[in-house]
Amino acid sequence: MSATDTSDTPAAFTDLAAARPKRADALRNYEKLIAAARDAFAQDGTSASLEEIARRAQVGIGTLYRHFPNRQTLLEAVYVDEVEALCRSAADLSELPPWDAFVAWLHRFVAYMATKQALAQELLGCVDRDANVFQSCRTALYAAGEPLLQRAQQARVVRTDTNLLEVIQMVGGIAKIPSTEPEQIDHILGIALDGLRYREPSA
Amino acid sequence: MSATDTSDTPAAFTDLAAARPKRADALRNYEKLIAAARDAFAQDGTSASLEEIARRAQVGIGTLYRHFPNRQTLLEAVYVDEVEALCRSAADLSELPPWDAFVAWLHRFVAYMATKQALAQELLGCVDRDANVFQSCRTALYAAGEPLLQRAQQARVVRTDTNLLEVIQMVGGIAKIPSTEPEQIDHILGIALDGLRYREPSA
DNA sequence: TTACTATACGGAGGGTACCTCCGTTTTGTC
DNA sequence: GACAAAACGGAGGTACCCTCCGTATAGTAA
Repeated sequence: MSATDTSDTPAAFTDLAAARPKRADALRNYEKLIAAARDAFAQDGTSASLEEIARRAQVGIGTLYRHFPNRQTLLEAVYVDEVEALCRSAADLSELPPWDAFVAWLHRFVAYMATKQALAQELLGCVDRDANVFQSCRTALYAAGEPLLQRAQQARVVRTDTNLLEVIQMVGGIAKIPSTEPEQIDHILGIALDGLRYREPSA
Repeated sequence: MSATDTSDTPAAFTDLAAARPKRADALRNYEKLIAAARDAFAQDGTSASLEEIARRAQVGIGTLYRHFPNRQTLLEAVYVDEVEALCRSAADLSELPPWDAFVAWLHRFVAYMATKQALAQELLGCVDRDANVFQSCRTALYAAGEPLLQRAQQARVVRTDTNLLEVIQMVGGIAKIPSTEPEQIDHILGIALDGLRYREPSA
């Protein structure tokens, strides 16, 4: 839509980046706010104080609200880039066998989310309702996951009585488990993913 | 410990009920607060305003804080009974085959939790840390689940490279999925539970 | 009944956060 | 240098959290 065409970037990824402010001071504050917010969210989770963020960014609270009318918007601005990068990384996996590729991507996804509980709570807190919050992240998620799932289903290694929404919901639920040990999360994910393996229709 | 012995109630279940106030007015307010809190949590989730709860109960805010020094305590007081009842209901299932019994209990658990997101967030938000919050609920959960899991593992229908903590964490994660359709949650749970089925060690 | 005390009540008050509104400042342009 | 559009910043109203302490009440013993 705007002139941000990096030609190799699919349409789904450009939606948000275009919304940055144009005036020099505005852009400066915008960046400072995002940096401060990233720190604050990492430290205090989703409910970090917005006034505290404005303070850290050395910016008036009014400025924060002008750039980001609500907490979700700010959270989204902080994380879109990372999430989209994560999704794009699915491309690496095309050379693995279908099952391995699909599962590897999901493990990667969970490992990342586990380090950002703040993000996980919000991004996965509204997987399909609230249409336009984290919209671009969800779009990217689907764009990345759908081919992997389809390939695995066509290869008859993933059961066919399910779909990407369900898988993402399941995996998202696991990502949100507040566990001390990353290996434990991985183990749990492994179990759940075993449930996705293809089974003969009979039973 | 105290005189609350209902003889057929296992020790794990009595810990909390004993902590009720003794004076008539105190008891009255205690009950009013719990009733008000149940409504409020159901309506607004975990973060319902405590002042609002006190207001609904027609009780001073100080009274609320005397009875329940923090939100967790109140939440716990509201839900222990229900959770413990749910756990006790595991007894019904002893006549089913091992797999069916185990799975039925977990489905019951998820179905209940799905109706009380507020509870789910908190009870499952600290499955093993924060030792004494929701302690009695966790104890009950383990007491109910352990026999079912062991039976299923001994019957070789559930894989043996896992334990109850993992299962509860996995199932808890699924319970917290904010889904519109209960059937969908059930379906997802079914997939994850398939991952628990016993597999030959080879592969 | 009355008097007494342990127990419980209630809300004022200090602190923080949310968000809006609007007078002031800055930027970019002509 | 002047001017308008864009952006800034923080005061201020509301709500919530939690503590503290003067007041009221229930239970008990005389």
